[in-house]
Amino acid sequence: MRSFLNRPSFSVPGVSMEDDKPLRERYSSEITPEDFGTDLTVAGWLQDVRNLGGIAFLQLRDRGGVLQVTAIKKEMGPEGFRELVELPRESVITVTGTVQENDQAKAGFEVLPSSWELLSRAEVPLPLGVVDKVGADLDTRLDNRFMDIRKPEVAAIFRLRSILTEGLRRSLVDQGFVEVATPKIVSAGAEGGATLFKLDYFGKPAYLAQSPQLYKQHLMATGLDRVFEVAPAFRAEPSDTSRHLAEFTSLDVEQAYVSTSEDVMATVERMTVDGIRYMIEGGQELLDQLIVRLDVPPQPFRRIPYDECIDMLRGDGVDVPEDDEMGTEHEKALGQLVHQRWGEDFYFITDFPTRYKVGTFYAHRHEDRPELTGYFDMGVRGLEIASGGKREHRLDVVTAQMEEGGLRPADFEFYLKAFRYGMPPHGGFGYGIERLLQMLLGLPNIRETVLYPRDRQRLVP
RNA sequence: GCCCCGGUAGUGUAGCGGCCUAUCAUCCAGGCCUGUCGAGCCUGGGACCCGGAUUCAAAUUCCGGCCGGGGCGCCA
Repeated sequence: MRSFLNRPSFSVPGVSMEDDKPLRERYSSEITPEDFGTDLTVAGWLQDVRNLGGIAFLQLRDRGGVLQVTAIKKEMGPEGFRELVELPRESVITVTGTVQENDQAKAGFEVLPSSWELLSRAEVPLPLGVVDKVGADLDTRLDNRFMDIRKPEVAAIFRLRSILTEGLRRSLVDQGFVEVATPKIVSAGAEGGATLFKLDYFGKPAYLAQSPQLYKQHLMATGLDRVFEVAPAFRAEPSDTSRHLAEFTSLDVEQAYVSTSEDVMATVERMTVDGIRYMIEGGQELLDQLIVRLDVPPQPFRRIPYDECIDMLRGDGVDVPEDDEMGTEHEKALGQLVHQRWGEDFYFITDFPTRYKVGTFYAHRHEDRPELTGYFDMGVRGLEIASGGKREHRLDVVTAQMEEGGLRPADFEFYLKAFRYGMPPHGGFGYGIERLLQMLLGLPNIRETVLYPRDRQRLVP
């Protein structure tokens, strides 16, 4: 056995069995004209066999794509030929053979097998076809998610999600933010409203965190100054819609020494633009595969005060009842209106009225106009992607607003303590990565953006 | 939590009181084919969510349950 470092396949993504023969030397996408005429080992799923009798074309799929293995009966013998071409679809095999240039093959070459090995036989029938000519319901796909993700167009969503998340992270790091991790098992709910998942913590009542809100603000009293976190958030809201999950990925940001919410919006805007640009540049092929055309959104994102949004809607003939907060219908109409009027998809709704933020005790209210807060939403074509703003950092005011919202300051002692010994003014936001991806890729349901979505009914897989 | 809609072969569907021994496609099995690439052609296989009720007769109507889809509320 050669040492790990001397193994010739060290730099290629193959694994090796006892006899040290690599099971894969190349992904299908890595084979170039330089390989023509040489022997190579490839591996993957046998996605389809076209058996013409004396010759059979096998489609072997790996992460990089699909390549053709051409089996010829006369050369393999009737027995060997039969054994190979009768393997069930989606079985995993490794094939060693000569790479031969051939214009008749889609990739421009084919592999003529000299040896092959069955690594894993697939049962029949498949619970979900990977290359079948019929579709499947999302529910069926989720029940068989591992099969579903074998489809390149589904895998593309998750590869793009990875690139997008990386882009957002990079932007924040560039802007001087420190990535942190806060507890997901907590003793009390952060905010009013959303329902919490209760659990038993060594005999004490505890909850799954619905938001890192209290902790990221707490961190503003530490001197880290600028923090962010990408982590799951849990909401026991029995929401059954195409844009809600019981467990979603929340990108949370908090920054110290903000003077107005404009400082926070600047962070949101730059991060959003950087992230999307990064995804377009790094994932162009994947976007093409999904037939999605994306441009970096123009800056600056329009800032529209909440009250002006209401006026805009009414001016357009949308009925918005007096003293009633904008609902989903209004948000969608506003998204359309912004698009029609200015051709823009990204915008901020700013200066949320205080009366709709009563439970949000940490929201800062304008000094000169206490009926308005420094809170904003970032909307994308009518979908709320982010919300945040300038926080209230004065202990006495936070406490008063807590009581006003019907909460007991005593229950938030760990949080309030951080305000007692020097808390800089700060602000931040929560940002839904899945929702952004859903909008960018034009996906009908947010569950498409999550490998194993958790919703009201689904706990498995 | 509220309001609509739905559950038929492995998958996706048609049928919506008797023409149902349930349609079509895909899929699976077998057969033919040495250039397929949505392969083609021939033969065959496989299903009415569960429990009650109405009826001479229920996939079809009614009730309950379970499951799914959409919307609202709330939010990311």
